[in-house]
Amino acid sequence: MGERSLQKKQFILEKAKEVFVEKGFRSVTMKDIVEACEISRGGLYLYFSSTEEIFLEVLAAESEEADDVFAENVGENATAADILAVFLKEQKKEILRSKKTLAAAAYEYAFANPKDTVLKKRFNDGVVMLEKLIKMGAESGEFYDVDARIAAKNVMYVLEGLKIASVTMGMSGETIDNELYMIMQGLIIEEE
Amino acid sequence: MGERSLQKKQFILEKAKEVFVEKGFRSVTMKDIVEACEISRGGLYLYFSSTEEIFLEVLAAESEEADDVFAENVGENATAADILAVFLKEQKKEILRSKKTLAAAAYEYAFANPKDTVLKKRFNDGVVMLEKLIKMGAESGEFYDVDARIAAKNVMYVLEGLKIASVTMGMSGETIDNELYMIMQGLIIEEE
Amino acid sequence: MGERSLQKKQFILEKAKEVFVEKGFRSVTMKDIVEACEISRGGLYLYFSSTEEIFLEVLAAESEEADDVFAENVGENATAADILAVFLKEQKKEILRSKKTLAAAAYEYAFANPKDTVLKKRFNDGVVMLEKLIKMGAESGEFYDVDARIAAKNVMYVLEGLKIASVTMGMSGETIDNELYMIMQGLIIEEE
Amino acid sequence: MGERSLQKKQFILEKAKEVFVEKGFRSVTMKDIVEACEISRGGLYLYFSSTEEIFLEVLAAESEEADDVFAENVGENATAADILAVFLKEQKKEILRSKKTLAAAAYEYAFANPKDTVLKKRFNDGVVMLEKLIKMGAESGEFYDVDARIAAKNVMYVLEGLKIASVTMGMSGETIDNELYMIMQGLIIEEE
DNA sequence: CATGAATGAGAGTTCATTCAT
DNA sequence: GATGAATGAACTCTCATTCAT
Repeated sequence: MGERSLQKKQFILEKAKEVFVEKGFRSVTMKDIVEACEISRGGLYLYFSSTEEIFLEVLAAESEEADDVFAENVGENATAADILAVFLKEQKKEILRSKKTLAAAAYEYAFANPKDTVLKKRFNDGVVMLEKLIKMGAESGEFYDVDARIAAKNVMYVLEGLKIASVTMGMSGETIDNELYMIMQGLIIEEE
Repeated sequence: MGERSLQKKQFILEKAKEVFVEKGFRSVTMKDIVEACEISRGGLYLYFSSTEEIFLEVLAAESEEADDVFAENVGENATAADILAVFLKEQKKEILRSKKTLAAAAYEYAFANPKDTVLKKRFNDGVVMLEKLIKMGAESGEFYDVDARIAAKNVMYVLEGLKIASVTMGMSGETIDNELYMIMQGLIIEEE
Repeated sequence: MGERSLQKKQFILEKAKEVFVEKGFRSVTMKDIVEACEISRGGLYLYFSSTEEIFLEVLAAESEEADDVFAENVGENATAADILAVFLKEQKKEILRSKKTLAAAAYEYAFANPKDTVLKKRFNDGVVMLEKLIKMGAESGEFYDVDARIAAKNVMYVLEGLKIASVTMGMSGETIDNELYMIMQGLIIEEE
Repeated sequence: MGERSLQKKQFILEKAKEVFVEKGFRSVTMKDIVEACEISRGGLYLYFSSTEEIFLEVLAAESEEADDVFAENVGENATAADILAVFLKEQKKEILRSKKTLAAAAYEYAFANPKDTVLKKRFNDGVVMLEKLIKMGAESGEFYDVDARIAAKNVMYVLEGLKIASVTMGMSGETIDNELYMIMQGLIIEEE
């Protein structure tokens, strides 16, 4: 595929993402995507051969973006507490945006493809990152000296709980703040 | 419908539950259920007119069962800590069984029916119950004196996180134990 | 079938007639009639085995009634002009009632059963009757001396036209009056 | 849809017309039309989405044709009597062809769709045309000086009567001639 | 006689996927 | 590369008809 078709592929992925955000994963048909892109049925098949294939690429593109955003917001001399704050703030944003997010589609995809490890990988990446952070914080005296792995997992589970709850039953900013405050309270040593 | 058909309705619900456990919610067709029950196409329509209708009845039956089990396991003179332990133990069981559970189907149903409040109701019921329990424990001096509502919600979010994580990426008993231990540690005052 | 079942048969025919009036012929199902009668599916089959069979009996009962009404309204010493007036008045009534009548259903039946001669018989009965009447009138000097058969047919065709027009596009009493007046004008010799 | 599909649409309409002529309106299924056209089930849905939609297009095409035929047969210097003769001749042809005509289907359609005014429009168009014609004839001294509207309606009702009678019970050319003769006799002043 | 649960054929409709242009 | 008409499989749903009770 030449450069021109790479553009088209990007275009399809963008439009497809809108469809997945709108309709989730399972109920999206090739027809939906064809219509969203205003291309021909056969045309779509030149680039992708199933909604699953498209979805996975959409998801991958999404992950990259998220990493970029995170990197942007972490300054050079950031402390562990700063980084944690940035991380949680990003999470809060995403949770609040859940109606405009791939979250529901991603869960649906995971249900339909129990063997696939995309979500697991994301989760583990989060755990690893937080584990490092917590160790960092402990060393610098900012955080309590807890089992970093277990604490990291706990944070991730709470976040998962908030995400799924947000998608399935909605959620207020205040509720999220309460939960994130509890997380920080459990990690950061408060100054007197 | 006479007695005979009530039995058949139960039978259909049982078989349908197996199908929902196996395939989730969205991908289940009336045909799937017809085949699982080994009845005729038209026969199923005598009892139910959509997979959604069937699913909601399966879910309702499920809830009743869960309540019964909980009631059975709470003795007369149980302390707040005892009841919390029973509750968390039941939750652990359910999380571990998640592959044989309606959890995934229920989430899929919620995605497909954002207006429906079945999951929300379940969640709120849990919050209310835990809130009472935490107040009880605080009064009896067993639990820390925290904001009961916020604490109850926190427990529920962690549990939601564990459930969805279990469904989408599997989970070991040990991991659950760690999380439940953290929950209990955050509530119960340890004796020295 | 004993007396009791004869009553039931009558009951079914009455209810079925309502259904045919309401829905025409083709779209009426055995289920519709079962529901209108509030009897069991199998029960209906004890008396009739198809909507067609039921419809034909409904139609036959209808014809008898119409004859009775006509006989009632024709006095002993009636002149030809009197009888014609009574006949046309009855026709007008029926045309105006067309929305509450079997007319549409009868036409639908005729379309679906081109071999059946029910409608033809009715038409011919009308022709024969009118023919006699016109001859009577001619002999008594009330009517013009025309070809009685042709004149009778003409009257019947106009009436058919009014009926079908009434069913398919509605019709005012005035319009009917105009037509009936033209019929009478064409037959009855006006006194100066 | 490009040019190629326009041809196919025409083809479907032609075949569908045969089906409607053969089976009427209500009993025609999408499957019937699919089979008559020898195309795939889904293929038909690319062009039409219900038998009703198809039928209405068939009917519309039919009307255009009829208008064309009428225009062709009316010469430049035609008198009112000439035009009336052409009109009645066309009507006779159509009535005689009734077994190969959409008439029955059109009536069935009208029964099934009481709100629809297709038949009414056709009837009114006829009335308007005849009204003009009768006025023309009266002015030129060819026709009697009657109430043109009432006379026009009368002609149309007789024609309706002939049509429905032809469809439901068959009709000979002679019978039609008698009726048409009576119509002409009622309008045209005979030379002595 | 009467019931109504059960069956299965058949109509409607939608899409993934292909293929001639 | 790109198109979009065409196909056919799969689902949904409704009834006529039967039959055990």
